[in-house]
Amino acid sequence: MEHGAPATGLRERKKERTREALIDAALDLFWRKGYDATTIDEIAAAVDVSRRTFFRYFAGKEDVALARASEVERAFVDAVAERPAGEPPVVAMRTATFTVMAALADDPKRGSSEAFVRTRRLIEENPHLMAASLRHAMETERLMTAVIARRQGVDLHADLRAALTVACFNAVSRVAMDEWNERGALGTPELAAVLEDAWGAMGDLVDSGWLDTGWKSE
Amino acid sequence: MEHGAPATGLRERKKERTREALIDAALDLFWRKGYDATTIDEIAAAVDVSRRTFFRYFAGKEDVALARASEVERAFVDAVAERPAGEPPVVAMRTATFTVMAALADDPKRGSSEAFVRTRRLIEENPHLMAASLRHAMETERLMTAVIARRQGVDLHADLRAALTVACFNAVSRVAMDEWNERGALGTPELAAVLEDAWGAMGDLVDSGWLDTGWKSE
DNA sequence: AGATTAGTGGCACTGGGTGACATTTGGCAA
DNA sequence: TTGCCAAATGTCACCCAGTGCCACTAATCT
Repeated sequence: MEHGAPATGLRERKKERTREALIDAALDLFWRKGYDATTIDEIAAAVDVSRRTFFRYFAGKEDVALARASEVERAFVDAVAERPAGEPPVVAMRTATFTVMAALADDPKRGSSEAFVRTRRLIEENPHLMAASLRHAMETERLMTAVIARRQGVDLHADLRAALTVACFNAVSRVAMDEWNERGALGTPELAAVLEDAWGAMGDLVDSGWLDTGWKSE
Repeated sequence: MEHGAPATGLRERKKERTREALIDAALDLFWRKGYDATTIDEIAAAVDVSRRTFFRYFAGKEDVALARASEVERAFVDAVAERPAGEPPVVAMRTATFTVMAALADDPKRGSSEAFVRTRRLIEENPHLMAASLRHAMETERLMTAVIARRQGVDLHADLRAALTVACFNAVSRVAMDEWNERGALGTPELAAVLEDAWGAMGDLVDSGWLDTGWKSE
């Protein structure tokens, strides 16, 4: 009932417009004044909506700030679900990543790619947002784990491999994102490059013996 | 200036006692009434201290709730730093994990192990705490990455292997913790068992081809 | 049309968190 | 002891996030 539905009724369209307007207004204010300095009253006022209504659309300030990022995460999960079943999990997730990033880059209407990058900046600059973002990531990870487990035909809890695969994949992605951010974090192509770096270093890891331990199969 | 220092002065001792009292009172109230239902005024009143003073000891409600968990995390980093330099990183971290858990189990005075378990429960039941906890974990991860990088004699940013190793190690630990919690989460020995399971499954992963991808070193 | 229902606005209230300033209390001299 | 300094605490006032409640308006259905 979000981006796929055509929103037939007038009510639906109005709601959708209000929601979008709130997100845009919020992000705009956050970028200009900073997250903490922006009050919910200001966001509501910018869309000419009551404070109370804002809370009917979003659970809180964090929610509206992370709205765009959440959309990307949902798209990521969906993209993985649509990969051919034969593909190994990591390949599916890697491919899906680039699919989503490409879709973000040439978005028809909005500058979604820019919104994504700016949201990341907000997150990086605010501990509160960072925390909320990590929690969201964890929930996405749960969804993704379910997708991978179904795909591989195993039980979620009996076989921990699905959870481990997804968790490690995200760990690598997160390291890449941190590094991307550390290097200035300008565009999505740069992010792609850092992601490549990270996976390259991951390959080196297996060789370099840093992972040597008791779990080398017997 | 926290747990290692003997706290010679009277002021220091008093401060330390107040801090401990606040943590104990807070956790006690959280366990009995729930995290959300407990107000900071109640915590302060329980220690017979003003509300304002509470905020001079802790940045917020989350901080006092996660205080014990933070101590464990610090201990974990310290334990790794004290491992022999020759050890591969993963071995050092795994060993340190069990060292800390053992120290927790036979704590002289307080039921630290129990406090740890209960804190985990609190975290699991409260989205707000979960978010804060994840952020703390991320900060600990940064410290740990620095320790591992120094240990292996590499630069933090030029060589991503340190960050990747720590991130993946934590990913596995977190999966184990989630599973531990899912199974009822009663004691630290059970946690140790689930950790073993997770590392076992990690071994299976490399064999099972789920990780097959382009990064298999040419 | 009128009745129903979703969505909105306006309050009032709780509780987390902060800044400013006065007050006490431990530490350290003379 | 005395008295001074600095650290710790208490008090008060304030802002803002978030929620419950009830009255109101506007879209949908018949």
